[in-house]
Amino acid sequence: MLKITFPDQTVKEFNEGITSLEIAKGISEGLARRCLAAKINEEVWELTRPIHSDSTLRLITWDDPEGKSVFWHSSAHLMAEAIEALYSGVKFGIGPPVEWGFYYDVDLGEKTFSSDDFKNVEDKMKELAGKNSAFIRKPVAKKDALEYFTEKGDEYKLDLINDLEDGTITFYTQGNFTDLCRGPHIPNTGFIKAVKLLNVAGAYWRGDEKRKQLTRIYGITFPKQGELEEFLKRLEEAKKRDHRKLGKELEIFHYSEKVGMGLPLWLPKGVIIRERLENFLKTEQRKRGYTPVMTPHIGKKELYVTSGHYEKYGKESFQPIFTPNYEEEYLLKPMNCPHHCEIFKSKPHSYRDLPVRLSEFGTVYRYEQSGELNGLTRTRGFTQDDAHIFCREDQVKAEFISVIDLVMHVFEKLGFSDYTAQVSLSDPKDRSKYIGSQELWQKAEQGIIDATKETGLKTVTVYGEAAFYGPKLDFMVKDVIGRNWQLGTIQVDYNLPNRFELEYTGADNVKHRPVMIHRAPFGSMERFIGILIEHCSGNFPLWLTPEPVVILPVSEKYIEYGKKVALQLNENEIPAFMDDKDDKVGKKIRDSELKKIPFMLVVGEKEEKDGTVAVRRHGKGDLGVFTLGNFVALFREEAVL
RNA sequence: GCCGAUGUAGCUCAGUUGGUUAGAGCAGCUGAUUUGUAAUCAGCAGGUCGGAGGUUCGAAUCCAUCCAUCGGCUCCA
Repeated sequence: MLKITFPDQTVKEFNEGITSLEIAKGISEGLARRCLAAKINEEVWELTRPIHSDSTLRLITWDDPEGKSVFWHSSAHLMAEAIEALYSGVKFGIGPPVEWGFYYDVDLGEKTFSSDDFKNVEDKMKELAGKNSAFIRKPVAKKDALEYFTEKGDEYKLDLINDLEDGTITFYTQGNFTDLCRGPHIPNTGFIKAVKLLNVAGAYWRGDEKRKQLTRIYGITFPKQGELEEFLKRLEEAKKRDHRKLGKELEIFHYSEKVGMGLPLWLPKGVIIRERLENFLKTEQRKRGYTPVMTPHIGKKELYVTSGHYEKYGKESFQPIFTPNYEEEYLLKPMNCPHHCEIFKSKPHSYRDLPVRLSEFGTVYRYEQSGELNGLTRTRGFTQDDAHIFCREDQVKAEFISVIDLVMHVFEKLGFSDYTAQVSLSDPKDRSKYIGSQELWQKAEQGIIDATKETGLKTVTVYGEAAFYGPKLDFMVKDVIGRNWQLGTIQVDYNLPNRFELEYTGADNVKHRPVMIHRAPFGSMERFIGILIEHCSGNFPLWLTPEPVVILPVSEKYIEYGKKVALQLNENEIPAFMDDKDDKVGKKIRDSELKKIPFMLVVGEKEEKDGTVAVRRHGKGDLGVFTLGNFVALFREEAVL
């Protein structure tokens, strides 16, 4: 007999070798039908795997994230089975579940796979799913595993098996398809009722640019057709919020092939948003002891040779600009920090001066790979809300706390609550790639960890993700199609102070090297605004909205009164303009709604007579008649930061 | 940069197996209308069909190439 502990802590006894499926059936048939897997001692197992020791058990259904993972992982196998059945000589790489669905990397030989082939594969998958083939787990010896895939001629699986330890290898078979797999899987393919392939892409084997590129096929499946439809509907909705679409519609930015790819042109309304964000941050930074500086867009090549950026990125970047004096070379600045280091060096510093916090909205240029460019989220010219803090080692933690506080404040004011804060630390196994003494790193990493604790920031810690020059803390936010982007960033740097030989005089009258902290709450104005557009679907917080109020005269006769209203609002620092086109109000309202203008003020005979406005709110409709004073109050109440 | 897809008017799209002067709606302009909470009517104008080539009697349509965009991969100081 063995003891099984359930999530509610009740313990029951079962015969040795019982499966989770049998236990589920014992509870209820309905539950057993919904179960996809079971969590045995915190490890996900398939339902049919016999249990041989005392264990905790949690049954997993579609409603659990683990359930979806198992479901989609099994779906990847189903897709592989379908592809193998349709196209001969296919070799398989890896086929994991992802956040929404799954993919499989396949080598189709000469065949090119495109979205035209989706239907074929989908139909085959549905056909095979209908066979209700069980997923059968089978442990195999490494020797046998190698033999199987040698015979099949699949070098990718052999590559994978070679990295595995004998005794840990399992195969899974469903129908005619056998795959190397850790598992677990759903009981049988019949659970998969709805199938949709999403896209194809090239993907290098093992993510290595030098190896062969395989075809990555993305798909998603559901246990019910209705859920697939809901998913596709949500995808459609998300596309409507895409900042590239809204950026065009709301006239925020524009790209011109003539100007160059990745070089956004900011339109008047975009500039209003951007300037307001800049002013907001400038005010916050003034409160927190930052000193604004300004530096030019180019700098001598030697500057970046000193900083080390030229050596690391020179070849893949914009090439130098030459002057009439042949030997002089200048580079478009890829970073602001070298310039700021020179500002720090412009005068001697005492330990009493520190920290020195130099801030600049600095525009930088980086030659990003063409395939990486994306709307405002990845550009070749962008403006960082940059600052560099030069401080003593003992000040690192306090400065970190202050910066975290600033970033959190900024995010909160802009309604970003759904972000991930990622602490990137050094790889404890390989210290060779990092610059700076281990002692310094330890202090800095501990400082970051303590700082996040003290500020109550919830973080994810990743080892080995630190920059070569120091550990960092990044704030990541997802875009509308689920891609993660780094917005705010805080990075400790031991490299540049050395390279630029920065120093200050300590209390001991000896020269010391300061520590440098790079930080940018928005990250880049371009990317931040891009994500912000998606986040609010183009309905910006009122204080950021370029055109918050439009006055809509019912006819030409009331244009004069409309002008008066606009003037009075402007005097109250409320930007308002009038739609004086020769259209009916219905049309003007429609236009204004599509432009997502928050407040529409309809003025006609009644309003002119009473000195009022009829207020309509975007997305909400008619709010009724307001005196001008009341409207100003209503507006101000919402527009406060 | 790599793999796949896409590119027709300012925007959203149509254009049959290659066949005369390439279509529509919205936006724009002109005129009529003077309008009360999501599209008033009419007229006009707008395109070397992403670029430069090739095949053909004939190309938006077929081919190769380049550019840009989209989805990934790789990269991201």
